[in-house]
Amino acid sequence: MQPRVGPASLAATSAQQGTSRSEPGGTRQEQKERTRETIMASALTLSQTYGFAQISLRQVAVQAGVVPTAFYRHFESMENLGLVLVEQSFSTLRAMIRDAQRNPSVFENIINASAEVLVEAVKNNKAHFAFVARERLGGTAAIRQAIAHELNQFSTELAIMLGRLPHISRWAADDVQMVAQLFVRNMVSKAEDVTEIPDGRTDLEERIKESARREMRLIVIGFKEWRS
Amino acid sequence: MQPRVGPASLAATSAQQGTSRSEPGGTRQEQKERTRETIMASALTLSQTYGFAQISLRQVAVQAGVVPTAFYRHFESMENLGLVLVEQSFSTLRAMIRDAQRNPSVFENIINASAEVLVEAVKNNKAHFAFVARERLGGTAAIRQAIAHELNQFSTELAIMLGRLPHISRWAADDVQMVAQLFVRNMVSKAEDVTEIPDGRTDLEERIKESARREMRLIVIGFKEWRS
DNA sequence: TGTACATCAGTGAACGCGCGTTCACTGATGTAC
DNA sequence: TGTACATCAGTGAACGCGCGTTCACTGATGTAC
Repeated sequence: MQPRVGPASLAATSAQQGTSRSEPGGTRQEQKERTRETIMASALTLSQTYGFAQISLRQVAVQAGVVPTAFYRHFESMENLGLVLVEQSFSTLRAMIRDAQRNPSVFENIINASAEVLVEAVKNNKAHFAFVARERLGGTAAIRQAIAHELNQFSTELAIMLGRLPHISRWAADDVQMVAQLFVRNMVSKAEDVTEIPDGRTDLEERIKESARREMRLIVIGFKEWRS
Repeated sequence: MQPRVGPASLAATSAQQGTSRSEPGGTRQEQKERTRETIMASALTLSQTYGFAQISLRQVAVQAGVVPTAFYRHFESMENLGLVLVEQSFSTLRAMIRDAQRNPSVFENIINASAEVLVEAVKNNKAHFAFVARERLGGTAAIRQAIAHELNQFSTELAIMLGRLPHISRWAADDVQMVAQLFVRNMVSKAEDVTEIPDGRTDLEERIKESARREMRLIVIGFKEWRS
């Protein structure tokens, strides 16, 4: 037995997990972090097929190439791991939004930019978005609550962002909040669609992007018209 | 042992299941049907707390006041029971839509009528709607597929209904389909909201109804404006 | 640089438990005469 | 109406299995001198 020379990542590769880079070295701390990430990736992979609530601690451990008891060196329980995955999924999304905001062209056409960012984000992080979509209503109470909290926060952030736009800055705060909520709901719904399309069907991605644009335009136009 | 004098329904009552009416008599067929319904109601009740995918055949049997093996006299497997529950949930909804269509005032104000029917339907069948909301993305592949199919069918039916309205009859068929899809998505989303509110909070129900109305109006107005 | 000891990520045996499913059964209901 | 037999919804014992969790352990990495 050589428990130190990356047993987790090596075994994970042989169990076609493929996510960890199977590099052997590093400090004890680095190796531990790598195993932790392998466990998280394994849970994400398995939950795509069966749903997070259906997978067992033992299945995750096997997929990560680690003995079941080793799981406890990294997470308190499966529920705890689930909450960490929620956090990770949203921090990925938030990073993309932050990047997008630095690009001034976003302010010229918030609708096209949103559609673009959304579809790209989902494409590059399918597993995370599929996880959120499935567990938002299908997960345990604690996980559903964590996701609801993240979505509320996200919609508040979006409202602030929208409020800075020239056309919208004169709107009432309530109205901006409502538009932000509709946008977030639209995004969640489109994210669900994107996670369901097979790889390589860029035509379908384009159609979803187009209909996300359409519906956001619809919301903004309908809102202006209705209030005027 | 008296396996015949309604053991299922009596035991169910003592296990505070409460759905079956504990009437003992009837033909063998009637008694079997009653047990079947008790099992379905038990599964629905349990799935509200834990999610359908998480509950076991044995838990359902206990809740229904029946021995685990008796389950097989009524359903092939839990998956099979799940599909029957999907069917039941949507047939409830379709019945309400059919009734609503008989009322001519629906055609005068489709938006208010839809909001009303939706919230009433969800209120009276919370368990069914919560089941659909949870399992739509969180369930097994077969159940997700069955729900997607029912929702598509429902949106087609709604498109036909909308197409008969005076204002909309001149629209292109594609546009009517898209509005119907947006309405259905809005309904699913509002149904999720309604299933989450505690009993007796009629004020919250009113608010959801109001925002369903608002959003449907938004869709129709935005659509007209955009196309003109 | 070399040695002796501490740390701790990962191991593997063992546990009790609830699971889905099988099977032969029981006895009230249903039917034929 | 009464009797003899058939049906079949529900029973209960038994099975092998994967589960989460406990525990004492191992041995490579890390640290103090």
